Amino acid sequence: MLTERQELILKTIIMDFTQTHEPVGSKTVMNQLPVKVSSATVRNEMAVLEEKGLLEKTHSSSGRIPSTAGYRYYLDHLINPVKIPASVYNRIVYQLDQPFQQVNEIVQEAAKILSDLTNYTAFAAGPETHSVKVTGFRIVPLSSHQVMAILVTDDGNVKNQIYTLPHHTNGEEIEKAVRLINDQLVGKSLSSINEVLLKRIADHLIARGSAPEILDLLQDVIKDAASEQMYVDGQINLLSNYENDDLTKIKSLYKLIDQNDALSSLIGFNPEDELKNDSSSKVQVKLGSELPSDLLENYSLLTAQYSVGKYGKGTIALLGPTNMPYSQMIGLLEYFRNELAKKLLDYYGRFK
Amino acid sequence: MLTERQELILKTIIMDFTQTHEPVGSKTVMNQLPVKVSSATVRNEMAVLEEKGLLEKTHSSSGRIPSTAGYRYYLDHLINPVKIPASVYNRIVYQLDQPFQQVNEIVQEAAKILSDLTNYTAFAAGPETHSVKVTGFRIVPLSSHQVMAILVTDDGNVKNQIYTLPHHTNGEEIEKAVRLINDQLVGKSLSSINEVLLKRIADHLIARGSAPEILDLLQDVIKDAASEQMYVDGQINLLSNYENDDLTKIKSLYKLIDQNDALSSLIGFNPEDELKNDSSSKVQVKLGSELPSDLLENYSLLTAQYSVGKYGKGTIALLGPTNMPYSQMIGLLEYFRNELAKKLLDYYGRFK
DNA sequence: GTTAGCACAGAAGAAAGAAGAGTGCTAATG
DNA sequence: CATTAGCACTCTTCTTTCTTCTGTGCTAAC
Repeated sequence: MLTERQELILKTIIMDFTQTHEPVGSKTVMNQLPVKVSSATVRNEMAVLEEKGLLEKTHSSSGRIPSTAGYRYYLDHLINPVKIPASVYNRIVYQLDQPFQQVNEIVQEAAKILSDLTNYTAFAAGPETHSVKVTGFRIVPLSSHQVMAILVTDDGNVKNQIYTLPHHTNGEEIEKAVRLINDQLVGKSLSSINEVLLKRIADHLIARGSAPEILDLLQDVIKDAASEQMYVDGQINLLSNYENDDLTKIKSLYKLIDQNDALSSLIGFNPEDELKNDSSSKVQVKLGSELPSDLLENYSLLTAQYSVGKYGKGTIALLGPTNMPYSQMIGLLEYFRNELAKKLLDYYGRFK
Repeated sequence: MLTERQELILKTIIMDFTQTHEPVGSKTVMNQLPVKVSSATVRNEMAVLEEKGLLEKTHSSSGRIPSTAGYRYYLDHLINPVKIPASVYNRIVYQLDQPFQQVNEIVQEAAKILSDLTNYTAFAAGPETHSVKVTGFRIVPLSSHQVMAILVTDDGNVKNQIYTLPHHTNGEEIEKAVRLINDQLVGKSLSSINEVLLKRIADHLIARGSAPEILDLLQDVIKDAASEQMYVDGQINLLSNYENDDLTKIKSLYKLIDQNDALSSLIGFNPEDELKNDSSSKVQVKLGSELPSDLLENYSLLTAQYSVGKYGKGTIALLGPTNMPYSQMIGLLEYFRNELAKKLLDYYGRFK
């Protein structure tokens, strides 16, 4: 248990350290403290906080820096998000006000905006695709050997892929197959399309003498559409931590971040969190040691969910140094997710 | 004019320096020199070479490093490309042996392979699009408000874009317009599609009461298809020069490199070079000061053209530090461009 | 419980010295 | 006359030492 004054001191130290990135001394704390106490008193309290594992020293006679536990305590009990300044507000609104053609374009832009504003690495994933339904599957012949397979879903997203068919497949045959596939798939949600259903379609196709290769195309685009796409931006900002890390480490981090799957598991919906509280309202913070990879030791990950009504929930995230200014970043994320949700609702509204 | 021995010394210094990145002393040169001379003689010769501006010192009593002019002389007169080792050969062949669906996929992979092999930043542009002809333009309705415009060219590349049409446009109307556009465009080369032709199509469309908005879509995809796409990979490797440059400089470089247009002008076909010699056979090297941006002062750009028979010429390029091991890199590029050309010819062959 | 005062620890920076690599010059040599 | 051995000199780099400064912990007084 901490006394009120101890909490105040911890908070002051964290606020100062996340701004200056220098160990904070008792005198500095004294000056920033709203209560009037001497530096000696502050020193005594700091010793207590260190005893409890919330503060650390870089050497025996240095100022204090927060420990992981210190950050944790701060984040769980003391933080109050800072309201973002008007200039930032304007930039967000301005940058989201573009003629987007697809949901994913908006999500991608969201990651870009976030990383631009924060100078950290930003992530954005679109609303969950669980309930998204297929509105149509097309195969368009492009040339004698090439076709394009297109899958359209009711959230306005479009996935397409180009294929080279081995032997000259009959145009009518393709059309017949596509019609059959549409009969089976339109209106079905992406998550409900499983192997059983695909097998049934395959049987149908074979029964009617259609080319079963088409099923491969179908499977590919469905897989593409169903996989939660995570957009990343601002990888370059990982460099700001270059002093701590060496080049090989930064390169490994880049690779880690470019693997979509590694990330999704990192950021993706954590079922536990989901249950603990109706989380979508809180920005979650994971600190270095709480993250799955050793590479992320000195980093910290903020994730926030945004809710687009019946279109499901999406996630935005920020990866920055452990000593980032949390109150500002959380304030930004809380604000930003609402704007993003608004924009997406607005977008979906056009299809009504 | 340099004597044979001076050339030998210059070459030795450059070979050594591009390996170790340390100034080279007279004793080191002596040991590596095939002729037997004393270090004092080497020192005398080095003084001459410095006099001529081909060598430099980092301080009054250090070993020598090549000057830009020194590199230039080496590249123009002394270099002999090194044959690449079998392991590299195998990696190239292996990585190019994938089921690509489009020319651009191959080109993109080429950039990736090059940067992987060299640990530098690599660029690749596909064969020139000047002579590429339109084989078809499609508009596929996706949903009540969305359409996809597709442009197919006879090199097997496909460009597509999604649009949200403002008011519900009639399906038949679209088909009519598309048919008309195809009548005008199929068989035309991309470079021949100019404003005059587009204006004529617009007039036709209006005359027949078709929606002129479709022209916008058409223009967009044509612009997309006609612009020479340059693929970049290995930007992260710019970091290796981090010691010299500071973070802001690296960030600026990133931005520079991500601008397609800035790059194209950097790397794109230089008409002069084109005339000077039937260049396509030589790897061109541009050294720091010869490059258009101050940011690239300590870098050097190798460009090589590859020829895919009647399908035109493409370009691959490498951006690395000025002190890179040129003979190896040029050897690699010379080899790689042939493999790439082979692969592309192979690909085109499938459409015969 | 709080505070002033003071001795002490460690970092950071400046100054000074030592070692090493490499040069340029001179004088000797075939 | 080109080549070479020899040597003084220059500059970098690495240590070492000294100084300054920030900030702590402890003690004693309020």
